[in-house]
Amino acid sequence: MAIRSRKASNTNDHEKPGRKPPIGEHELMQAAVSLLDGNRSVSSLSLREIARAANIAPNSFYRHFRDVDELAVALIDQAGRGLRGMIREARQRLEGKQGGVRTSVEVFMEALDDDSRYLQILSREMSLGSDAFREAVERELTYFEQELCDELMMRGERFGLPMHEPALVAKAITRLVFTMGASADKLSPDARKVLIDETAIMVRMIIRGSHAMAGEQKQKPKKK
Amino acid sequence: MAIRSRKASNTNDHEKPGRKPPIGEHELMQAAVSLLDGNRSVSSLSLREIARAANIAPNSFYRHFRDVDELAVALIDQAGRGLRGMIREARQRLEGKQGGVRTSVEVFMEALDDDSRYLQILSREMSLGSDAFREAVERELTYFEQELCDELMMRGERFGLPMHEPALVAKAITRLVFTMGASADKLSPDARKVLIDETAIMVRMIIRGSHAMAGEQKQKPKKK
DNA sequence: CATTTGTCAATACAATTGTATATACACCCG
DNA sequence: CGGGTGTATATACAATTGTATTGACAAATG
Repeated sequence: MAIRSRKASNTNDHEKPGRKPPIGEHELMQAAVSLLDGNRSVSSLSLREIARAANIAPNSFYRHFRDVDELAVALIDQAGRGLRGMIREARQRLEGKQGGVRTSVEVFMEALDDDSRYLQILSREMSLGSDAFREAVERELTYFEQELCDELMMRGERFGLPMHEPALVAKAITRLVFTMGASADKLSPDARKVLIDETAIMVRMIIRGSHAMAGEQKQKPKKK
Repeated sequence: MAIRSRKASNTNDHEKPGRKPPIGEHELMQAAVSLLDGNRSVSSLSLREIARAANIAPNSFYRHFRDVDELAVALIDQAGRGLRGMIREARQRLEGKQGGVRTSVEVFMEALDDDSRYLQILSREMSLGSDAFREAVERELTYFEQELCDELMMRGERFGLPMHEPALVAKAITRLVFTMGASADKLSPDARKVLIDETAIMVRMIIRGSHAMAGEQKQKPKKK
């Protein structure tokens, strides 16, 4: 939790040597995001570096976050929220279309293609940083799995295609898409396209497999 | 000063301010590995830190590697080789057993369970560090995919079960297993077991899906 | 008005970083 | 023996780090 700022509106823009208008946590987070272009991870950013990018004194950082880690967690939350929002939106837009399993894939892929920065942040810090850090990522991933699982079950029910362990299907798809997507942003646009197609095929394989296993399980209940 | 044989003088343990026996790159890499317990990534290690862990002077580091990044690449290569070796060994041991798709899963999982440190290194640096860095990881992952693809095709041929896009199947399985395995080492042993079972189911889904899609494709060639 | 409070900057400090330079051995070759 | 060559160390230095202290200024509050 950050210390609340954002008080009155300060229209004074004069760049006098003295004061600067207050800065919110949002600007700080944006500054941090602007830093992690390319290869860097959020936890590799230094407090002074972020402060520099945000044009504030190093110590002013503490007015908003206690740590860089705290900022990172906030950033992860924001990335997760943003990504989920984009996916929901894409899903609504594609709702009219039919296409069975294909829709889910396209939804994911479109969000992936749209703003890979969010996805990058999440997937980069999956296995990195402090504990609170990875817990935040895990939390966001779980949200994704939840929503995806709901949709998968809904579709399965509607089309009469039962799934084997839909929760696992959602988990597998989520992890796979995140992993694939993480390696997408430094690719050329056409290579990206290829990777997206590949990922779509993979996702379809998983879904087809779960259907097949569900059918088989119904025919002959496993010996254990 | 009397001339002393280097072998004979090697047992001199006196902590005189003088000399220390030479150190190989292997020891340095081991020291680096010992540092990245828990959350740290290889690229977050400092040269001095590694030197400290290896009991050498900071500058001696340069005798063996030009960078920390260079050490990291060497470490990635070693991890990949070690992991592939373990998998080959496990595969040989399981060759007699039958079990269709299950064998591949078990082989992967056994190697995962055996020494997750290697896997940790590889999966942690997938989307991190310098370019040469990630290229090294990518290279090792490709090796895995290659071997897995070969085995998958062999099995498919032997059992008369054709696969849809075996290369993609191998890629999906590899990425998925690495991702899942990366989040396994900080779990309790029983939670680990659960995760391994889950991963096995996921892998089976992929394989079943690829079989299903191959069969479907044969029946009715896609409309596009 | 005076006072408090919240947000910033400036300075400073100890720690740690990567690396440059110089030096002390141990060895190999002549 | 004497002189490279290679590997280690010690010292040093400039940069950069996180943070403590202090104070300036604006807005809110009395």
